[in-house]
Amino acid sequence: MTVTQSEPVTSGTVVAGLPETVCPRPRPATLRGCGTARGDYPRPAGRDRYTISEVAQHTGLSAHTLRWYERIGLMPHVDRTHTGQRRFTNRDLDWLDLVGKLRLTGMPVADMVRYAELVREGEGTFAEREELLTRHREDVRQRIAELESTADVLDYKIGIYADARRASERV
Amino acid sequence: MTVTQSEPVTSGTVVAGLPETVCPRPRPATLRGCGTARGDYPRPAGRDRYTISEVAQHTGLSAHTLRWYERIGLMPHVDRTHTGQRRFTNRDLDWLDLVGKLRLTGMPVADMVRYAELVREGEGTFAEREELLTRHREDVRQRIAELESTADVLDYKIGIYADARRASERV
DNA sequence: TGCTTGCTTGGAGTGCACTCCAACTCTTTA
DNA sequence: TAAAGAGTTGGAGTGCACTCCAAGCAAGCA
Repeated sequence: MTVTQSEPVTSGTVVAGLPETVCPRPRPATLRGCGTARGDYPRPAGRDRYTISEVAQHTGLSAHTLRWYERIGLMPHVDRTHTGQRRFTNRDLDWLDLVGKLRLTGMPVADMVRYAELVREGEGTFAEREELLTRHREDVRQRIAELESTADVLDYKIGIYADARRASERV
Repeated sequence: MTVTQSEPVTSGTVVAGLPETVCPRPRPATLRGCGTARGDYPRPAGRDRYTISEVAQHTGLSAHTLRWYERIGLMPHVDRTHTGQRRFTNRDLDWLDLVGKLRLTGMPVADMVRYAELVREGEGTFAEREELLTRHREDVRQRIAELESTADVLDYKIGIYADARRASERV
């Protein structure tokens, strides 16, 4: 993982053509970590330029997914070296942390892209951002309630099986 | 929605195992049933034979999905009329309640099918059922923790936007 | 008898969120 | 200079959980 520390920052404006896949209806609660191991490696102090594979290590996302995130507009503009390779900053890692959180809560990618757009558009979109997050917060609250009620059902059934097991063990 | 009330009640093969009854306590509004309006219609008293569309109403699942559930082995044996139409029982509705709960928690359909198999196989599978549910219960516990930590992040960011809004309103 | 409604089937299609591929460039190491 | 290795792209493929379709059957009604 050698890192080229100083490079001319030729930021060519690459505007990813949004496919804008709008999700009109609420989603099923299908989540789970999607196979990849969760990263959470500590960030090296004093560093502010990371290759795609370093970021993949950090975040637990694959390099494929990071490129895909950029393509669909889910990343703020990512810096490039003069040869066109991506160099992610600490700010990008912060953003990916947030995205990871939102993803864990089942926010559709389309909504996250919308939020990213609002962030790119600047301070004028604070109100809409607050609204979007508030709406999602309410979703999360509801999901927690759902999960807790299901946990009760599970406890109830597990209890029945455990009782049956203990009864048979006592024989 | 005409209901054929009296039919030859050829309810064969009572599935061995526990009464698959759920709901140790009233559940908090489990809204958002995948696009269709969530059912939760009260069950008519004294009825024990429902058409597929009635069950769809009840559960919020589509008739398509109910047929698909049966095809992949997620339903216990469903009764048929002499002309081959499905007639679901209250026991089936109980089962679908449980399946709905598990689905809301993101249990993969394959795992639910496995559980259904175990139920069909009878009392000898109590231990494995207990294990499966216990494992899933741990998953749910973890998901709740994830959601709560994300909720904290959301509160933090919402707070920032709200502060900005209040500051601009004060001007 | 024809029309409508509701059900049946196997198989194909959809949407989401990745995930991979082929063909290529650039940099580093031997 | 050659090879290895990490990066680039557009586009195709994957897995899950549905979702729909066409074609047909059965019952009720005008």
